[in-house]
Order: sequence, then structure tokens, then C-alpha cells
Amino acid sequence: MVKSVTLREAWSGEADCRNCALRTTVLFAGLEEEDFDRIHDPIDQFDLRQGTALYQTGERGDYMFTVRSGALKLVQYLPDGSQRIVRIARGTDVLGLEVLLDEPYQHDAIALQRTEVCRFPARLVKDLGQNSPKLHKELMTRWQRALTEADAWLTELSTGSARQRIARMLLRLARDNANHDCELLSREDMGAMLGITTETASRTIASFKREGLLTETQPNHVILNIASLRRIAED
Amino acid sequence: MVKSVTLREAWSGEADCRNCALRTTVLFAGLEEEDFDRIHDPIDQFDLRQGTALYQTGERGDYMFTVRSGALKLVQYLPDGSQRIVRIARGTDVLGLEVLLDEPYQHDAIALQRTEVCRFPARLVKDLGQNSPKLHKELMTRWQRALTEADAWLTELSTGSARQRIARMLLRLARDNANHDCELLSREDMGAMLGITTETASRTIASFKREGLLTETQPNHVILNIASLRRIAED
DNA sequence: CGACGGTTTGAGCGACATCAATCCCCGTGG
DNA sequence: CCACGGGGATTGATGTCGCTCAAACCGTCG
Repeated sequence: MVKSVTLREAWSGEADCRNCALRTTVLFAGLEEEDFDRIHDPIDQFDLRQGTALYQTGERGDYMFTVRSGALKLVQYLPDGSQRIVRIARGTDVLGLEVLLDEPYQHDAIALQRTEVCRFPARLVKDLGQNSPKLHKELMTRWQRALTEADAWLTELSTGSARQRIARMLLRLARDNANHDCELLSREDMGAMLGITTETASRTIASFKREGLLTETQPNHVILNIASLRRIAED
Repeated sequence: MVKSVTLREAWSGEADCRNCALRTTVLFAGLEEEDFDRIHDPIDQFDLRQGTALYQTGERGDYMFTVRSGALKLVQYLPDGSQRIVRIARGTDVLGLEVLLDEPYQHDAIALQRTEVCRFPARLVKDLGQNSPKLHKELMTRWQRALTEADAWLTELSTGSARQRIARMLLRLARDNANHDCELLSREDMGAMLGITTETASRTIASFKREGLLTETQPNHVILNIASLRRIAED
């Protein structure tokens, strides 16, 4: 358990949209300059410490978010109190699509590391989306991406032995990472992600280290032996 | 394994859209009469026998589908050949949203029972969607629904003991079914849905029968003891 | 220094997988 | 009509992977 801080504490000032590195890749790519002036105003940027909740299940907010850096876990809870991580949002991902349909947030969104996000009113997207085919398509793409992720979690991360699941998770974490390295999650989060216990996660990771499947360079930072992991992942 | 027949064999004539019971609930709800005339033409209706594949992973087709009756499973495969059912589509659900983004189908879609579907070109939705805010919103709703389903499968159907998963699955199958009854899937499909073996599925169902948690009225048709199943599902 | 949260490791047990035999239902052909 | 065959469901026996409970370890922070 990590304690949460309020969003208010995380406020880090007006967003620097115009110079935002994400501008061309993110939700508003393809907007005209004049549209762009209209949207700058209500956008705030936040800087979340590890463990901070961006929003919580059932909350009604009129805000959507884009992730600038870092990562958040999207968590759902079962009646018995156990939790399951259903997705991880990283750079350029959009959070809170559900508020476009006036629904409350469907998950707890919690920062896994230090994480920067931009917050903007869903109103903005609703208005612009009506008449902008480009934004319309962009939105569909976002949804499709989330859905593909969700399906992959089911087939890759919730199927097979613990060794297989962890191998697949590692490969996923390091994907599009040239050096084949990545930050490890806490063992508890691994468990919630893969549907196994923290002890099993710990044991498996430890075992992978001993077998040379991964090398710890700094605390919790590892380099993967891709080929061997892939062999484990696939059968 | 059930053999597949081609779609061609399943063709059952021009769709009767104007009198379709789904007209008001389905994708095209809210279209104007004039729009409606434009779309009737290219719509075909199919009648799928159990085991028929509506489409397959990786196929490129320009068609989307609505389910009129029956049910289809959406299946994905792992490199090692094992399969996982990631969703079930039933009455009024829309299939093939991904082709709106010019992507190939992401699953095998296979009829679980005798199933009626309507097929229409994605082109239609692309064209109408550009300028129709209503359709735009309807599409987002569809996507959101699929995503919510996907998340629920992860938290409810891939978490906990086999007994819990099967209980949750049964409650799901019978949901919005006044008599608390439902058709059972094959044990193999249950396994692929819950990430357990067919033997475990079989044993658990048999055990539920003995315990009076479900009563078989006709072969593979059961009435559920909702209260007791819920108790099992929740802890 | 002690306390605390997370990780690792151990021992034992139980749930589920595996392998295999039997049963049951139905359709098919002699 | 019945024997036969095949596919799915059921049941059993056995092994094992991962859960559970518990202790020890480790780094950090007060």
C-alpha cells in the first residue's frame, strides 16, 4: 500500500502545449492553429509522485488526461476487495475516454512512478469532435488501442504458467526500448497484473535473475535476455 | 473442434431492416428516413450454424456486423496454439469495429449457436459517421461497451478460483434473463473463456449440479440458484 | 538505533493440470 | 433395427505448481 496525495498538490502550472513534445503525436494532432488557441486555456499540467491517484473509480469528473511521461496503472476491484490491474498507461496515452459518454471513471488511475500528465475538460473534445473528422478518427483509434491492449492482457498476461506470464510481461515492459531494459514493478503490482501472488512473482523474478534471464543494473532496473525470455513466453 | 462452413452457405437473403426489431436499439438508431433509404441496399443477412466462422483473425474485409440473435465467441490464439475467448457478442452487439480504422479483424468470430447477423460495409459508417454527431456518439458507446466488457473479463473471469470464475460466468450468462436460466457453453469453451482446463470446467459444473446450484431442465439448459452462486462468486 | 515496508526464502498443503479410462448421446450405415 | 463409431462429458488417479502462512532479510527513514 502506498499513500495517495491529492491532485491539488501535484499541480505544476499551466501546460506548455505549444512546445509540448507530444503535440504531433497526441490527441490533438491535426488541429488547426486557430483551434489550438482555443484549447490552450483550460489545460493544466500535473506532476504526480509515485502512488498518487489521478482519479478513482466511480468519481464523476469532466476531465480527460494525456500522459506526458511516466506510467499509471488502471485498477479495478472485486467485491472481496482483491484488485486487478487491467491496463498500464504510458507516454502519449489518453485517460478518461469514458467521460466523453458522461460516465464516471471506470478505474483507479495510480502513478507507478513520477509521472507527468496534462488535464483538459472533456467538453473540449466533445465540441471539437462533433465537426472534426480528424479528431473523430483519432478518438476511435484511441479506443481501439485500449481494446487491443485489454485483449492482449487476457491472452498473454492471464494465460499459462507464472513463468510464462512474467516473461511476457517483461517483454512487454521493455518493448520499444532499444537496450532491452526496463524498470520492474513492485512484486505486488506484478501479482495484481498477472493474477498471481506477490510471493510467486518474487520467486519467479529471483529465479530469472539466477538463470541469467535478466540482469539487475540498478535497484529494480534490469536488462533482459530477450531471446531466452521469448522462448519461455512461447511455450 | 467443430467444422466451419463458408459465409456463402449462410446467406439468407436481403435484410429486412425496416422491420428489424433491432432498428431502434442498434447502431443506426437515430438515422433519418432518408439516410435509411441509402443504407438498406448493401445490407445482407446471414444465418450461421453453430461453429461457423463469421470472420477470422488477420482477414481484411470491409464489413461490419450486428448480431440479431444467438451468440458468437471472439477468439484469440497464442503462439503455442492454445486459444482464449476474449469476448462474447450477443443480440444488438456490433462486430468488426476495427475495420473502421482499416485494420484487419482482430479475432476469430465463431457462432456458439444458431446465430443471425446482418452484414454491412464499413464504408457506410465511415461516410455517415463523418457528419452525424449521433452516429459518432453511438460508435463511441459501442467501443466503450466492448472495453468495459474486456475489463470485466479480466477482473471477474480471470481472477480467483475455478469455482468463483464459473459462478461469475454463469451469473453473466443468465444476466438480463428473467427466469435465471441460460444455455451452457461446451466445457471446452468454458475453459478457453476462464483460463482453466475442460476437465476442471466439467468437474465444477457437475459439482454445482450435485450441490443444487443449478438445475438442468433440458440438455445443456440450466436454471441457476442466483443467491447461492452469488455467494460463491463474491468470496 | 529501532521501526517499517517491501522482498526474499522456506515448509506444507491444496487446487488444478495431466493423463487416461469410461460413459453417454447421436448420427450413420449395415 | 441394431451395431458401430465418434465427439463430447464425466470421473478417477496422480503429480505439481502456485497459494498460504510464516520467518528472515534488507534498505530507508525517523
